[in-house]
Amino acid sequence: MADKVRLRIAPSPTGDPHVGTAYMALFNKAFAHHRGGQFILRVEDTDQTRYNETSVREIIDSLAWLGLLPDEGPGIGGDYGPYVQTERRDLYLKNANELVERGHAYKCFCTKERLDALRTEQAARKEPPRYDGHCRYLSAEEIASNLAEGKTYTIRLKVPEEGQTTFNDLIRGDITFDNKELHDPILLKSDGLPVYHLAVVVDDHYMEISHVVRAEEWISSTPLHVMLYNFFGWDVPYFAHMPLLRNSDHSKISKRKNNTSIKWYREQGYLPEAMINFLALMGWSMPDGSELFGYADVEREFTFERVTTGGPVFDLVKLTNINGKYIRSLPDDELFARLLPYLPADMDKTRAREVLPVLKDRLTRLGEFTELTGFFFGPVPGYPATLLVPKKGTPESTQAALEQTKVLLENLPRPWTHETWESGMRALADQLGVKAGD
RNA sequence: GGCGCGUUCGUCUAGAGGCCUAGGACAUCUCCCUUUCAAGGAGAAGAUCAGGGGUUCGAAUCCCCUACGCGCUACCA
Repeated sequence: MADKVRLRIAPSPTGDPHVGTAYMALFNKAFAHHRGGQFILRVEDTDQTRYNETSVREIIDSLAWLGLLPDEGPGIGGDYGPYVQTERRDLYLKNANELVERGHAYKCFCTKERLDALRTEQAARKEPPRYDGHCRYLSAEEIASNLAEGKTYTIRLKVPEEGQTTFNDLIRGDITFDNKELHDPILLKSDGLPVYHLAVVVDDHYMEISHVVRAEEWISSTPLHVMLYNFFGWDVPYFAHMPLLRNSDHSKISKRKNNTSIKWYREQGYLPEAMINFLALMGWSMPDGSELFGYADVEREFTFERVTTGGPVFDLVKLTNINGKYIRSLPDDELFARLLPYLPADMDKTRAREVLPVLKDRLTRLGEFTELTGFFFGPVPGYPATLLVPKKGTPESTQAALEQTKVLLENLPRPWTHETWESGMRALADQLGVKAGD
């Protein structure tokens, strides 16, 4: 408790900002702040082949939109920078070399071709793919001559052949792996950049991260990280592996089967507070069982004891329901302010504001407003018959109803409210002779 | 294949040995409100707590096995 609490998210900037990142950001920030600590953003861009420049900006924008801005990070500042891994390469190199000097790692001169061949060979023999340790026991002379020849090399961890590694997961309890499952993983690539596993451990140590809270998919590599901490002689942080968000078929949430981009939700007009509320409900619950709550509540109440272990299915229908509740809870003026960015530039904003109270109860996403209110703004062919049109009307009767609605609208007392609208609709129905259920 | 993690209504979950003939929410259905559509209110249906063994006076809750699902198994993260 006396120790400082520092948590981080470490997304890689390889595409649109991902809901999984928002999900992790939520709990990392909430826990960090719950304990009076810091929440850090670090960009894991060591995979240069997948690097995407605008991505970093978009991640930060998305976090800002959700109210999950970090206390430290690229472009934000902090005393533990740089917060982008490619700017920290010397640090990884230095530490990797140190591991080699201390005999916990070694230079591997195997070419990619050899490794590929090895893998196919193993596959052919139905053996599990694993490094065969070819360079693990090279003599000093062999290493020297390889270097003299200018051969490039990677640095691999020299994993103990015996023993087990156990770590405690704040959500799942003790987890144990046999060391021999690890097969000398590469730590430093031949381009001098670290592999994720080296980078996280080094960065988390130098950034003084106290709790590593990340997705379940990292459980398998945690023993490797623990081993690294031990070889470096560093304190091992607490670990907590959150359940993985799932598609409806229970596979790991993916672009193909879900909208994984935070940008998409924003464009559709999901409110950030609805996103937070929904995400918080995935794998966690409030102690009092309430289901409508905000970030402040999560921050106040979050504990790992209340995190569930099963992977929750990301249900857009439920999100939409929650979103509707938040929309309805907003005062009209505020709702309108939020709505503005979603309206077409040429839309009559005064009219839109006038119409808003009527639409409020029907709005499920801000982005829906335009299509739902088309007929308020003029002849809109093909608008959906959601508001006042009989379900079973013919195209002609629908059109007629619309025309008369417009006349009626202008005669309704202003400002329009839900009530004036309802009574107006009743009057209109009378006028048209429309029966309930028609 | 190997290793690991998981498994309560369709979905999100409550539940930490007796309060559980398993509670809530979303979705579904019915009714009320309403001469539209929603919103709101009230109900209904929906889970032999994955299956099987234990432990115990008593198990959704503890232990073991099996099944199934998922994840990892890259010079990706």
